[in-house]
Amino acid sequence: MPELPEVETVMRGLSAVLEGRTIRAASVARPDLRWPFPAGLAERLAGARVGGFRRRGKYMLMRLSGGDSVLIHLGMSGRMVAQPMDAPPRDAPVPHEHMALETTDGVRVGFVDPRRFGCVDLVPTAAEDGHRLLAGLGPEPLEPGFTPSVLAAALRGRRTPLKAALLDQKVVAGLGNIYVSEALFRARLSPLRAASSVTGADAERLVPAIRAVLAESIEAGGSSLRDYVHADGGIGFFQERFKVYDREGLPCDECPGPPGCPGIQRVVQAGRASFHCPRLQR
DNA sequence: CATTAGCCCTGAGAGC
DNA sequence: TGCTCTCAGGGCTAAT
Repeated sequence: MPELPEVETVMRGLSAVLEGRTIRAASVARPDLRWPFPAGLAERLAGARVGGFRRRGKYMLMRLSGGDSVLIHLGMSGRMVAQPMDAPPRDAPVPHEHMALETTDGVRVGFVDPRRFGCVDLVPTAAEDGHRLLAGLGPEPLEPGFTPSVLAAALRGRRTPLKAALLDQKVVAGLGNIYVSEALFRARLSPLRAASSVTGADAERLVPAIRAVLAESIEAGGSSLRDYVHADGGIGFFQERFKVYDREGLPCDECPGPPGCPGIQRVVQAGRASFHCPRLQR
């Protein structure tokens, strides 16, 4: 589900209610999600003070006093639900809530993930980037190290379609199916192109397009389609600004007319839907 | 090494 | 209304 802007937004929401607070208690409701929960997770959380948060690609890291960081991935359907503990009591357990913690100042945060594609792990804070799930990630698209030449180098020699290459977290960290389509539209590049053909001026357009679409989405609170909500239950609004994603057959609003846009096309690449304007994107 | 297919799950929506 | 089918924002692993 969540791509970089959604993870960033959730993380900011968690930071607001957890940073500097002390965890009074934690509970784990099942042994595993994608992988087993780390041994002693609830015990390691209990009593710890929450330091800062950090995002790496689609992963969140919550630093604890004591030297551990909690690594969280929301998978496709994961959400973090923060509520005051004096909220009206529920008459039934929250469905698919697999983990929860409570702070000493009365906030309860649950990790809810129906599809269970998410994961939670512990990693020493001093060695976060060495974790097996983070070690291979490509550059952060919103940081200065993500430059046209870095991107072109990552795409060099790859005969796979550009769309599939940008979904590869080793090329750039944090893009998913929505934002790849949207960034390619902004850069006027076809998702069908060979990745290796993106050099020079194409890469010079693609990097700022990726940056802009991610930054604008964060600004809008992310995109709320099926499952995604903020930690406080609020929703994002960037879906209202999609130019191509899930708009098959509709005209794009940037083709010059008349006659205007021939219609946004949906194609399946590597098992995932891609959306593009065949006239503007080459 | 690069690339693809299969798979892990549940739920929402479409079509009948 | 209720059934069945398809698809969904991800990413690992095994096979090619």
